[in-house]
This record gives sequence, C-alpha cells and structure tokens, in this order.
Amino acid sequence: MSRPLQVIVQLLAGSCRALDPLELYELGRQCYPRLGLVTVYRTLEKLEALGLVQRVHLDSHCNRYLRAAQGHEHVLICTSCGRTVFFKGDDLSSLMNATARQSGFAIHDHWLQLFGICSECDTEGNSPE
Amino acid sequence: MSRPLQVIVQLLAGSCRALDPLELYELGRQCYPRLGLVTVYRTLEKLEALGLVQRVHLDSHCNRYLRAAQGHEHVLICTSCGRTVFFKGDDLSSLMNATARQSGFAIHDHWLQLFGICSECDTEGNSPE
DNA sequence: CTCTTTGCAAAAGTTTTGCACGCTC
DNA sequence: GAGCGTGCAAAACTTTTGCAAAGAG
Repeated sequence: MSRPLQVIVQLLAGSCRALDPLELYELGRQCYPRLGLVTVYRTLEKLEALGLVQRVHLDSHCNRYLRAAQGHEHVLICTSCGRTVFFKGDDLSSLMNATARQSGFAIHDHWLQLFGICSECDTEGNSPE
Repeated sequence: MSRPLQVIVQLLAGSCRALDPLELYELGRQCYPRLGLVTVYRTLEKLEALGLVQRVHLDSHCNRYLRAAQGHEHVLICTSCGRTVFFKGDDLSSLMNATARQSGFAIHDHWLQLFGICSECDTEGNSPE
C-alpha cells in the first residue's frame, strides 16, 4: 500500500464530513507534500469502484467523498457545517415494491439523503445555507 | 417571454428524460439556431431558483435537468434509457422523525431517487449500465 | 424608453490523459 | 526486476463572467 493511498484513506476515514479532491490534496500535502492532485482523483476513482467510498451530492457540489454506506445505511448531512452521519433506513422496500408495481420498472437501486441542522450548529444559532 | 426561454421550457416539458445543458443547446438550436449555450445555463439557473426545474443526480452526470417534483413526488430513473417517471412517496416522515430523534439533527429536507429498468428496456433485453 | 435577457469571447475551474520516473512486492 | 502507482505538464471539458447589442413590456 503506497503512501498516497494511505494518506487519502486516512483523511477520509478521519473526517466527519465529506471532502472534495482539492481539500484532500491540500490536507494530504500537509503530511505528505509530494502528493499530486491527479493521484487524489485516481485514488478516489479506485476507492469508489471498490465500493469503499461514495460521493455526496448537494444541489451544488457533487464531488465530495465519504466512507461508503454499508447495507441499508443512508447519509444525513448538516447543511450548516457539512457534518455527515449515517443512519439506518431499512423500511423503503414497501415503497419500492409499490412503485415498481405502479410504474412497471424493475427497481434495482435507491438512493436517499437527508438534510438537516446538527445539534451543535443548532445550539450556535446557525441557519441553513 | 423571450424565445430562448420558450424553447428551453418546451424542450424540458416535452422530454421524458432529463437533459443536460449541452443537449438543450443542441436540441434548441434545431428550432432556434441563434440560441447560445450561456443562455441555456442562465435559463436553467433561473428555472431552478423558481423551483420549476430540478437536477437529476447520477453517480456521474449531475447536470441533467427535469421538470421539478411537486409535493411529495420523487424521481424514478431508468438506468438503461434515461427515462424518468415521478412517483408519490409520502411515507418517509416516520423515518425522518426517527432519524431526527436518534441523530439530534433538525431535519429539513430529504431527497430520494429510485433507479430501475423501465418496461420497454426490459422487454428489449437491455441490461443496466 | 427602460430594463432585462441574449450571444459572443474569454476566463476560470475542474477533471482527464500521456508519459517517464519511482516505489512496492 | 516487473509492473503498478505517482507526479508533472498539458489537454479537454464544463461552467462562469464581462460587455455590447437586441428584445420584451
């Protein structure tokens, strides 16, 4: 396992919010100055293909990465500070079945994100962006 | 109401799948050759701000636009042909409440997309991308 | 006639590619 | 030592900005 890979994985594992390639590049260079931005892109691509990492999509910014959800986990994102939390939301199957029946689609995937204000930001009186 | 606006709205209203700025530009030029790509971007931005149009996010390609969902509608997308269908999925409130309780977040928004194969593509024996 | 929208050109970002070097194993 | 992973430079895209001209009301 190469140094750049280590650095990037560690950053993603240690962050409580999703990071974009440029952030990973800049943070990564703090502990490994030779790191290249291209490597960040290529590493994210591989980690995503392996299912270890996933993107977080906001109305703008669809290039931030996070540890991948496992099983029926989904992501909850604080729109104030960016903090992300996983939660379990298993009971979508009835909705998916009903929708499949009505639409005639064979549904093979679903994708749920929740947005909110985390308790810390709420205490500080911040408002959503 | 200007001609470019008309053209773009008509294309979006008449399409059964989400279109990206370049597609809108090229399709739009077929009936209004003076249309500029910048205008497409600016028009989409306005329509989105007005809540008339929304983006569809796939793992890649987060820049395709569609008529906005109304009320508790969500989008179902065929991963083979791109066809999009709206469906009603109102019963997420209990999940959102439970998640809010567990996480301490004040949840203010949610976002659900389903992926599948539509009946036409299924008949043709196409497989998901 | 006034104000907004448009189109062009160019700038600013972001992501991808080509290639030689260096590092794992 | 072989082969994959890396870094740099540059190319390819995508999206945004500035500005003068045209169009809508």
